[in-house]
Amino acid sequence: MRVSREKAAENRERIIAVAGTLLREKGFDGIGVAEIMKAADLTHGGFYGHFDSKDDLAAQACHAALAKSAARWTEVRDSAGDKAFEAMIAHYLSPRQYDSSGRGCALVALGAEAPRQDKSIRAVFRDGLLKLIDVLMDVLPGRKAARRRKALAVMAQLVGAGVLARAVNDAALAEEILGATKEDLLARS
Amino acid sequence: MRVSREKAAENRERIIAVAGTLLREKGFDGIGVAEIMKAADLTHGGFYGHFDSKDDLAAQACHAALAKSAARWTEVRDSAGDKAFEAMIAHYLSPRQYDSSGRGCALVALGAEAPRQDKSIRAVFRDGLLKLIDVLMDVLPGRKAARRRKALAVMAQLVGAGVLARAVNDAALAEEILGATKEDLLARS
DNA sequence: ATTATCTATAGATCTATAGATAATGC
DNA sequence: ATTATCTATAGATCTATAGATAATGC
Repeated sequence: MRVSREKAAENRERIIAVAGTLLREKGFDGIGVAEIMKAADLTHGGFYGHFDSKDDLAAQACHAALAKSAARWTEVRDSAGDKAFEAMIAHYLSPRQYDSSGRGCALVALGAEAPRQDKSIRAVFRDGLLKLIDVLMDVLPGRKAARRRKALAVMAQLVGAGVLARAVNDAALAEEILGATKEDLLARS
Repeated sequence: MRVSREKAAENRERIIAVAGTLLREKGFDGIGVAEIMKAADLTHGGFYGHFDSKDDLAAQACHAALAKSAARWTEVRDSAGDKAFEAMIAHYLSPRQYDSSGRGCALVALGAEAPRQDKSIRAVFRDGLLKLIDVLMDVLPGRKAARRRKALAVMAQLVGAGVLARAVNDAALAEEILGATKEDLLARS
């Protein structure tokens, strides 16, 4: 049964949103096209009217997820006054990051798999990281080059803390990792 | 054609070593039992005489890879005199970490996928991280609790740098990430 | 008439197992 | 006789496509 042009565009956005969550939860190879479409209340076969391939969807879903993360981080930054750095760290290291709910940063959930994916997906991760670095640079002191270097180092620590907190599968140890990382970052801000 | 008991044990170790490399290169779902056995110069069907399942092999291969990383890091630490911390950082952040050759730290290559894997594999990653933390704690100053917290924060930064360097698929940016992380870590040692 | 979605399926995986083979080791 | 390995295959995926269906929009 055909739907309106407008409804089809909505369906497309819903597929991208649902895929963004399911990919972060289950990994690039842990979720199939059929299951993504089912979660979007559509059938398997309809998928290829919206996307060229699974890789095409994955690239668009990762782009959307990273863009949303950057936008939220920008909001946190701009509404925290002179405690912007502290607020951004606390936001990034919140439990949402390791609860495997598919809502955390895509760099944490999927970054390690990116090099094994299609070229278009790898480009999305590169651009997504640079966007997050831009948001973070603004709250760091010093000249531009120094701010960028510092932002890359801080971003590495944030992403690593998320990866390790998820990897250990132990809530107490995960909290310890996130707490130790937060303390370490704030001690030198 | 049957081989000797000794040769069979060698074959088993070779499967584990080959799997450790291929899993880090291609991810848990990117490599199959048949291809692992072929890389070990054995046939697909022989696999199940050595291991209960693919997960069983994956757990053993990750354990071996993490144990080897910890052993190498211990060697670096013990042969670097009073520059132990600097030497360990430089060793961990060497280009081998992001060249996707299957020889880097399993936490970087597979840590983000660990929460989606079998319970036995998750336990291996938890224990592997704690072992690396133990090796790192010894070169940090302060009381035991403070050294552990600092070691967790440093480990997060090292792992995150590796993940990001691999994810961006851009040699220049990868070098920039590793360089910025190294500088940041050494500036406060 | 066009087209968004659906049903059904081809073709290519992948894990695991069954049964055969042939060399070891009691 | 035992057993490490081999060949062959069952059964369950997964991506992508072909052709049918039915509601939209000219």
